[in-house]
Amino acid sequence: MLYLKKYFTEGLIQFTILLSLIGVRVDVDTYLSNQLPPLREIILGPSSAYTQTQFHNLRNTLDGYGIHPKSVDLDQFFTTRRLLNEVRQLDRLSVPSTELNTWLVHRDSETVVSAGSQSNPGITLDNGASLEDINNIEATPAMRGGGGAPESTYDLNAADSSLGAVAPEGNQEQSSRGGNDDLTKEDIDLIDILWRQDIDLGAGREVFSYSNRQKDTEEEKPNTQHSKDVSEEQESWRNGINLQGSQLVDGETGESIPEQVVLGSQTSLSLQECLRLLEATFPFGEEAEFPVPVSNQEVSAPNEEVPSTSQGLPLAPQLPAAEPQLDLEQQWQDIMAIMELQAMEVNNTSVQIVSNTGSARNRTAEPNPDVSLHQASLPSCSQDFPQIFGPQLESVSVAPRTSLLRLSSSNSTNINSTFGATNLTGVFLSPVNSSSNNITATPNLPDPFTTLLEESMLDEISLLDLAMEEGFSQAQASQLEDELDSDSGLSLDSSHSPASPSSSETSCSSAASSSSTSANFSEEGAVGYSTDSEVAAAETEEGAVGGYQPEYSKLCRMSFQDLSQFHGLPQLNSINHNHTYNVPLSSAFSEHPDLPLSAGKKSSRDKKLQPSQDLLDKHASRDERRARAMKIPFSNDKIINLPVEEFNELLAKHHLSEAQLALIRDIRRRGKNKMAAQNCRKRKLETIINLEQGVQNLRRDKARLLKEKMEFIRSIRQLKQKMQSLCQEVFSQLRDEEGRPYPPSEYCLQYGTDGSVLITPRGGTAAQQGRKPEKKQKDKKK
DNA sequence: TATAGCTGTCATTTT
DNA sequence: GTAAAATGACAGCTA
Repeated sequence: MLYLKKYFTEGLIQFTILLSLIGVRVDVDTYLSNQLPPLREIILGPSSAYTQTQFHNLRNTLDGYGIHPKSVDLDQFFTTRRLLNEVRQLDRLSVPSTELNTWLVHRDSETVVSAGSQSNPGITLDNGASLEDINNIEATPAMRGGGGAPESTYDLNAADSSLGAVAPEGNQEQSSRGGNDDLTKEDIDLIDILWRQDIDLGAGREVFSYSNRQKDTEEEKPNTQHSKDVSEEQESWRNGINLQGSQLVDGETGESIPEQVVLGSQTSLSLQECLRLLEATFPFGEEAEFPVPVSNQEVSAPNEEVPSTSQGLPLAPQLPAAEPQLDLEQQWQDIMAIMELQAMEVNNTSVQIVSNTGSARNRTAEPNPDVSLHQASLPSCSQDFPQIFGPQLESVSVAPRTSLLRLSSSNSTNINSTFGATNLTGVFLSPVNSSSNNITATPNLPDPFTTLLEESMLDEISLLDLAMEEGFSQAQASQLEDELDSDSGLSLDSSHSPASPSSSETSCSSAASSSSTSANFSEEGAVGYSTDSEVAAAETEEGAVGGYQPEYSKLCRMSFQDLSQFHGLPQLNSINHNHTYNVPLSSAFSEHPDLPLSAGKKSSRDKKLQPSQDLLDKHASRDERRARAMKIPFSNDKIINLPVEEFNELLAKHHLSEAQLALIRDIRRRGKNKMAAQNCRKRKLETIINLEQGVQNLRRDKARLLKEKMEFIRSIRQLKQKMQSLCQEVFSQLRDEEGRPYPPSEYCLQYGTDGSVLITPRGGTAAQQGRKPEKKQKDKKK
């Protein structure tokens, strides 16, 4: 828990500081609504962010340039990595341990001892203690209750009470505030000092309605120091950053921060010590009053509607996984990148993912799913967003978030295996679950974002399923494409000349001898009637009869376009036809009838010569038979494939009748058209295959984009959680002059462009008034 | 026998 | 304008 508290607080601080440094007034409402429309879309607008088009737009917008279609993968990949790294760096900023340790020394003397953390009497926070060491230490009960047990990792009661003095029930107020009720005069003075700083910044003193100011003289001291020159102020900004971080970390870990120490139950420190602490903590003066850069009025509107805010810190339970989460997140990012690359290579990975997604989906329905890392990545923008500043909504969101986290486990199973025994579920969800358990009024509200996200994931899963079902890897597709390209269309090999089919047909037809064939000729009436004797004579003349076998018909039809190329396409497996595209086999012996055939075939022919001839005639093309019947002196191969000039010369050489010439021209026309049809069909097939591959590529791209989208959403959600946690911490530690907490439902933090953080009433105009803090309704006590 | 797929062919369009 | 190529449509054949 301490982990996560520190993690989120630091991240939130760093994030806000970063925004401030770049000159962005951290009005989160404005920021989310105006500054980064894409982020806003992701956070606020599932309707827009979850449309594929919008996501592309998001990506393009983030890139700042249009994506060329041909460079989508690389461009997108690098862009995504860059953006993710940038986002990661936001929470990579570390608070210098020295600063923190220095502060912890103070705390050690104050809180650990005086606050009565009896549970850990032996714990000492020396300078050598690291953050994690501190985090491992159970916090003082006064601040956070028992931090050990997961169920009570965060003392929600205490948290609620500390923050939730505004709760209408107000039952917890007494118990929570504990020592805060014991505000001493010094405490009030210190508050006065703090507010005095705001006054110096321009806030009217009348704004502060508290009455017990009695030590104005002591106020001058910090004011004098804080009213240094501007350059020093800028320098103090850095110190402020560090000290803020240290301070907040301290507060997050449960140890008291200066205000808390002084204003709360601390009586062991003198006012001088408190002032010294303040100086050390807020060296930059007025801006340091509320170092937590959180502000939101719009989001907190629900708080006003529901005054009975749950002031607990539901996010805090997630803190124990902070450090591990960072590492695991990094690993996850790396693995995601690897998976992306793998997905671009082979579908095996996708298949594995699919199988895993199935199990993950099953696990989603389990009451205690073994949630993996990716599950934790699923955010609920529509719900998380109000969570940031709507404390009462946190309780509402906890359970949905848990369910959300389970949703995105699609790709995580193998990741879990990668991480070995690391139970990411426990890392992410256990605290959340514990938190949700503590929060009673936590209905599982339907989350539209969850629904959309689930749909997206299911869509992705379905896509992966489809990819798996297709069993068509990209490598195979590429290979196939290459092969098809090399063999496609008109670029026919000379050895496989288009003349071949004709020659084969010619040779085949040379064996044809049957009256039926002659009758067939007569039926067509193309070239007149031919008797059997004529056909036989023609066969003898052409000499193409020899060696023909019935099997040859099939051999002739064996296309050099090896369909084995399509074995990778299951949808084509059923196609076992032998397309006689440009088969050259027959030309060899059609032009050279003396060529011997295989012995087996020869014996077969000797055995059944007449039936062979019938079959030969049967398989011979009509044009071949007609040519033989018409005693065409050259093969159909020549007729079809000779160039026009040579073809005309060939015709000129021979004295041919008109019938013969007509037949020859018809043979040429039909033969060319036949090849053209074959090529056309082949092109069609190629086109279909290419389209299928394109669809597959698009599916992969979509799956990859969905993964990237998940990463973005997760990053945003983490940042929101950090901000939320930090905001809660701030409000839990803020006290008015009377020691009463500021109800987050009534106040919000306003972050100025100069880095100042002000607390302003919700709905007030303090945001437009700059740094002048307004403290209204401080007396309101619920 | 019905059906799907392949193949050849024709008519037409495109190059 | 012609030849070649491409393509849609149709019919025949085969499994």
